[in-house]
Order: sequence, then C-alpha cells, then structure tokens
Amino acid sequence: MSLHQTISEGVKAAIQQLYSASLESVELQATRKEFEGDITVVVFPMLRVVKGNPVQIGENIGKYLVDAVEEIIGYNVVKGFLNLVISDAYYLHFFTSIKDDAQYGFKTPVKGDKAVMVEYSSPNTNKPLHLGHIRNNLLGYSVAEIIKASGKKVYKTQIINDRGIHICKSMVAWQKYGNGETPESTGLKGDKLVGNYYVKFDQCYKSEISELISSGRTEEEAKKEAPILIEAQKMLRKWEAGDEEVVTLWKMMNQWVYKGFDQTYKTLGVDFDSYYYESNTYLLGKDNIEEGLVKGVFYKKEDGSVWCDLSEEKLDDKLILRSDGTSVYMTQDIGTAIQRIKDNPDVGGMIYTVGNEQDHHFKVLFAILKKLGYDWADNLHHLSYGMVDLPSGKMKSREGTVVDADDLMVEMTETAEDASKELGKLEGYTEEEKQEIYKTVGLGSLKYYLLKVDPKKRILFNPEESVDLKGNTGSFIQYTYARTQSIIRKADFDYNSSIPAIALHEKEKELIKLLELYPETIENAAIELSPAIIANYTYDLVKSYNSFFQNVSIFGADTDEEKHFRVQLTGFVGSIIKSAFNLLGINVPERM
RNA sequence: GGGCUCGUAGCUCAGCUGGAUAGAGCACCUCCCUUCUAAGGAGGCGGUCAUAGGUUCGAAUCCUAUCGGGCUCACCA
Repeated sequence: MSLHQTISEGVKAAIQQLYSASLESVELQATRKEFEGDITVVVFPMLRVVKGNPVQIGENIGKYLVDAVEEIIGYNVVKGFLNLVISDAYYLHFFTSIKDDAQYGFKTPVKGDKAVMVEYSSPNTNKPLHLGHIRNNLLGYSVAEIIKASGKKVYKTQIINDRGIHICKSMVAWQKYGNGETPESTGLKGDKLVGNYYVKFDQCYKSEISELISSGRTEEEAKKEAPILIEAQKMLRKWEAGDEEVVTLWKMMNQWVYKGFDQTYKTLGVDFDSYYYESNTYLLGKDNIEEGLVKGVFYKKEDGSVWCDLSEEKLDDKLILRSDGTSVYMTQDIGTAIQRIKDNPDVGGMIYTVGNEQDHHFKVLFAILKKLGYDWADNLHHLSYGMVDLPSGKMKSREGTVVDADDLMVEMTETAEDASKELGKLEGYTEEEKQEIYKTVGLGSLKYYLLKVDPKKRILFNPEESVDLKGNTGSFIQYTYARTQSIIRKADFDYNSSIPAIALHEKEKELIKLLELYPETIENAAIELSPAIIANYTYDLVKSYNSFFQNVSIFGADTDEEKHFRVQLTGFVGSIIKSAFNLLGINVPERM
C-alpha cells in the first residue's frame, strides 16, 4: 500500500471514529516548502460531511493520525491545511524496497490486455524528412515506449505515401532531366536525389505556366495545360494500368528513397515493426462500403455517391465514395484501419501520430468506425501535435525554409563537439568514443527540446536555444547522469547492501519523494499520450539531485552509513534518469 | 460565417481530477571551483495568469462572452 493510500485510509477512519461520518475521498498534496511537513491533507472538502471549524477538524484528525498511523510522527494545521510529518524510517524503508528493482516503474504486461498499434512518421516518398517529421517520429516512438512501460504490448507502424500524381512528378522530372543519375553515381542519399527531382518538376512546371500565360492563356488554363503536368497525369494512368516500364521506374526510385529514410531513422534512433504502403492500401475500404450500406450507416445519393450521416455526432455528412465510384482519402483510412486489425487480431486500439491540421479528419474517421460497430473503435486516438515554427515563421518547402532532418542532426552533433572541446572534459578518450558522445549529446539536446513541450502546442524552434547546454535541456540532464556514474565508479565499496537507520537530510527526503512519483508519472504519460510529462518529471528529479549533490557531501559524510546511503541514492537516481530518458528515446552517456 | 485549439515573467516553457504567497530555465545582478564533473549550486530582479462577467468557502484551472494567434470546414491526399 502506498503512503497516499495509507493516509487516505487513516483520514477516513478518523472521520468515522471522531464524527461518525464517511468520506468518499481524501484530497492530498505535497506540502509546500514554506511549511513544515511532507504531505498535506486538505480539510475544506470534508466540510460537506462534517460541520465545524476546519482548523479544529484538522487538529483532531492530526492527533488521531499520529496515534494510529506508524509513519506519521507529527502534524500542524494552517488554515484548512493539515500538514503531516512523515518519519525518516518510512523513506528509508521505501527506498530499500525499490533500490534493487531494475524494473521499478515498469509494470509487467497484463495477460489478456489488448495490444496497441502506434502509427507515426507517415512520410511521402518524394520529400526528404524535415524538422516536422522529427517531431512526429520522436513523439510516436516515445509514446510507444511509454505505453510499453505501462504494461501493454505495442506495435509500431508507419504508412508510406508512395503513389499518386505527386509521386509521378519526381519520376517524370528524373526521366526528362536525370541522365540516368543514381544515388551511387551522385553520392547523394536516395531520398535527397528524388527530392531534388520533385523540386525540378515544380520549377519546370512554373516556367511552362508563365510561358503559356504570355502566349495568351489564363492562369487557370495554363495550370491545367502545362505539358509536364500532362505527362505526369499520363504516367499515373500508366502506373495504375500496371505498365511495366513505369512500375519498374517507380520501384527503383522508391528503393532509393527507402534506403535514405532508413539511414535517417537509424540516426534518429526510431524503429518500426511493420510498414503499410498506400500503393497496397489505396483500394481498401471499398468492400466496407457495402457493409455500411447494409447496416444503414451509409446512404447513397441519386448520382451514385455514398455518404455517411454524422448529424448525431454534430459533424457534417461525409462523402465516402465519389459518384464515379472511386474512393477518397477517408475510404482508404477506413479500409486500412480494418485491415490492420485483421492483420493483428491482438490489437485492441490504435494511435495515429498526425499533425493537428487533421484533427477534423480523425474525428470523422473515428465516428464512422464507431458507427460501423467495431469494438476497437472506442480505443482510437489521434496523437495530434502542433507545427514546428521557426523564428522566421512557418516552414515552407516552396520557399526553401524547411529544416532538413539529416542536416539538423549533423549540426547538433557538431555543436555538441564544439562545446565539449571548449570545456575539455573528454581528454584521454579515443576519437571514436568522443564522436559517440558528441552524437549522444547533440541528438539528446534536439530530442529533449522537441519532447519537453506539450504535444498539442506549437513549437517555436529556435536553433540557438535548442543547442543550449544549460538549464532545462537534454544535455544538462545527460550531464547529471554522467556525474552520477562518476560517483558510482569512485565508490569502492559494495553499495548494494542494505541501509541502516540514519537521520535523513532534507535534500535526500525530497529526492526519495520524487522517486516515489515515477511509476505514477509513466502511467500518466501513457494516458495523456504525452512524453512531455516524463521530460518534465526527469528535469525536476535532476534539479533535485543537483541541489543534493551540491549541498550534501557524499564521500565526506560523517559516518560510513551515511556515505553508503548517499552513494546508493545517487546510483538509483542515475538509473531512473536513464530509464526515463529511454522512454523518450534519448541515450545517456556514461561520461561527458 | 460554423467547429476545434492556443493565449501564464522581456524570451522559452511547467502548473495533475479547482486548494495555501502562481513555479522553472534563458537573459540581467550578487556570491560559491586547494574537496565527489562549475554543462553545477545559493540568492536577487521580474506576473492584474489576454479581457470582462459567472459558478463557490476557494479559479491560471470549470462556464459564458469578447479580443488576439493557429488549424479546419473538398466528389485533394
């Protein structure tokens, strides 16, 4: 039983004994620093069942608790707040009970609990990954890890947009201007090479438009009649008809892109269990239309188009099938969702990591799936996140203000290298070891910077701030971890033995209180789908540890017992930092 | 115009289902390296929690309206 539960029970018993009334729940909070005590019981809500002066009631409960509950050794009442003093023995006992638990905070998977599928990344095969994708990938990966830690099986997946007119654009441009270039012949990453041809197409398209306009067409006509666009449309039809030449070209260029993406994912440290390709799924969903019509969820208009009535959900009716019988984006998404559950029958819910510009789309998608009657439709979540803005404004690919993912990761690593060299802390390590640490630190800063903010908020990406090593940053936390490891290396005794009774320093108590909150924090982050909760918790823990580190002498302790305990505490704090950062997908260096 | 969302210190952000005098970091100012990693610590300065009402013992938090930023409302994906 946790301390909170013990106290809650105690307070309920006190009210029962003293006032013969019963409480539904007890409100507890951590005591503010200015007051004496550790845990505070708020008396006000009890006034509904117990009549009287809150201060007097607090006094009575406090007196009762000191007698009845072993862990409570004192109390004081300020206004309607009953502050309870918890014994050192409780904290020591609690710490002893968790310190050897390598799985502390992680629940073992519950048998029978349904698995969760997390979709993230969702790239487009003609554009290299950029800063926005980095936020998406980090969020998706981290949420998947957090849910795993909270005790569920997780499948990570991504759907790749590899078909459609826009894909044909880069293919046409490569055919016309590529001269047979390949990633090997140019030394370019495959996704970059293909991306360049996508840009090339756009340039060519624009110049054709202006030519047409100057020869007397309206802008609208010009946009439709540009020869290169006609060519791309022709190619799409050929692709859909299975034309061998086009399909071969498509496959070749896709392979280049995937190879490039893999490299980026590897550097970023994210991975996937399965891949879905739109070229395979774009026809899905049509079968489900018949099912919807039979169930009366969908209806057909005279022109043959199929719609879903969503007036009950206070949403506009949604088109599911065009009058010409072709499907739309929504149709595909319905089909893909159903297909995924078929592929993985143990999955009971899905999380879609997609930007908030699609909030409406997912609201509609989930509503439709629920109407179709799937039991898993209640467990669908849109992990919606805000855009990443630059100080100069929005990222726009057409204006060339996009921050490329690969470039950014290299820059962050270089900045970490510069800072590290300036401080000169890595002397005596091999060049390889150093490079590894620079990478860990550089990427750690980037990841933490993007994850510490509430997902649903927009992020202002300030390049200078993101590489900052001071304050609430990833590298500050990594630094603290490295320091804990240094302490452990220096401790030449076995710090794993049991802990004797000693008086606790205020800073030690604060640390243990924070450690107590760790499992709850993971649970919360899993429910809220927010890595930011873990990030902020870790920062609090690190701040608290640093304060301890600076104000409490570890090796210069008065007694061996104290030294012993402080080293153990340091070791445990280090292990929590490491596992919390694992949940964020951030590595920690053993030294820096 | 309808819907959703955000607005907290000069800047970037925390603030759990309403609880005590709203917290951190950056920046600025003072101290602390002969002692465990100073990428650190101790402290100072800095707020009408966008605005106006309401709900109650009590509101940054809940409700309503207004202002401001963003997104969205396709037989596009």
